[in-house]
Amino acid sequence: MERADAARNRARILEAAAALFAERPPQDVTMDDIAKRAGVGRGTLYRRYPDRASIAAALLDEHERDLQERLLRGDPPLGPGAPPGERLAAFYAAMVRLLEDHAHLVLGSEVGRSRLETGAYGFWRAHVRALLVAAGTPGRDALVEVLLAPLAPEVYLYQRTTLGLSPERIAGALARLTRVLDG
Amino acid sequence: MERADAARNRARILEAAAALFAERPPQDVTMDDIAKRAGVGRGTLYRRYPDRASIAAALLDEHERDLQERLLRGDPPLGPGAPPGERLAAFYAAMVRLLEDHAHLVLGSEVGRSRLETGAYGFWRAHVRALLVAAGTPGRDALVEVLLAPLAPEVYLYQRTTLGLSPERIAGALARLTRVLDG
DNA sequence: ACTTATGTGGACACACTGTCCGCTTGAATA
DNA sequence: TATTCAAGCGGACAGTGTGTCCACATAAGT
Repeated sequence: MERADAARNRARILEAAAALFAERPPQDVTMDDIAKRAGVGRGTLYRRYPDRASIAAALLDEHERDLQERLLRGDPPLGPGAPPGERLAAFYAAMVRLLEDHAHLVLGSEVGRSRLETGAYGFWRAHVRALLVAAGTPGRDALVEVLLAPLAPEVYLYQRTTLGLSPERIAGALARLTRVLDG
Repeated sequence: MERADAARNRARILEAAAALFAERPPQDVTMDDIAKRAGVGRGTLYRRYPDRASIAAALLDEHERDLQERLLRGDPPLGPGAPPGERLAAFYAAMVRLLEDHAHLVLGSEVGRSRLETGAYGFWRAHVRALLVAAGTPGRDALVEVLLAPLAPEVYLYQRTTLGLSPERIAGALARLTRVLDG
């Protein structure tokens, strides 16, 4: 079981990291910065988190879990019960919401490694693949990645920041992708 | 005009970089490695190329130019003359070809910066946007990024390497995206 | 209070970056 | 061919971030 000082430091680290990720681009946040801000030594930081990505992932975790839960057991059209096309559109809308709130963390969680290799991505992939199966769409395995690619955080941030597009317009464009399911 | 030794070193640098990018992931290739392999000093390297990305971009340049030329003035369906949907499918097929041959360079050219901010990406965006205009598709600006996102090099390499998908299957999945153009 | 193993934190060694500046050399001129 | 000099060269250097290691501190059980 975890010692009291360990728990306290864990909380401090996450709090410090959240603040830093919010105020500048993730690749500019160093492990040293986080340790300093949290008031702990480097060793303490590395004991729990081997790199920035794992800290960002920890921060992102609960939001992703929440969405995952709703995909599995929530009300339609996000949860089971609605036709695959509608479920996919609802998934896109929910992901836009998640990106709008936490795109910087998603970006931070893929510093060093690829987003495609994280556990969360595996979940999204499984979900979308199941929808493709339900819709009877051919070429599933390649299509899954194609449908998920536009949710890359750098694409989202580019659309929002550089292009100045609204979340609604982005969600609308994604909704058009549901056409590849049928026919 | 360029001195003979300068020209010789430029060629050596590009040759060395091409070899190194081919044999390991781009983020593992250091400027020092390239300088060593090319038999030049660090200063010489930095004189021409400020970072790895610009070297990868230089290597990629001629291949991208070739495709750009064919998009503008080549035969249909890649060049002008074919319906937008077919042109988009041809573009996807050509990009799969390019990625198959040079995905590691594309990946290398976005070390540090985003692929979305490179000159080449601007060209692809303009091309796809023109196709959307020709097809009368609404929500163009957001849709352009959505349609280009699956061409991210890390997505392509993930599909090829980890998932073991063939270029044909990937191209097939991309071809399905052309459905978002009409209706 | 005593013990112990878990946790802490900063020093250390290493790697890569980007710059700076004295030396070298290609090529133009006479 | 000898002379000149600016373009080009390359290695040393300072700065920054990473990840590890280990002597010390401290929470929790006896």
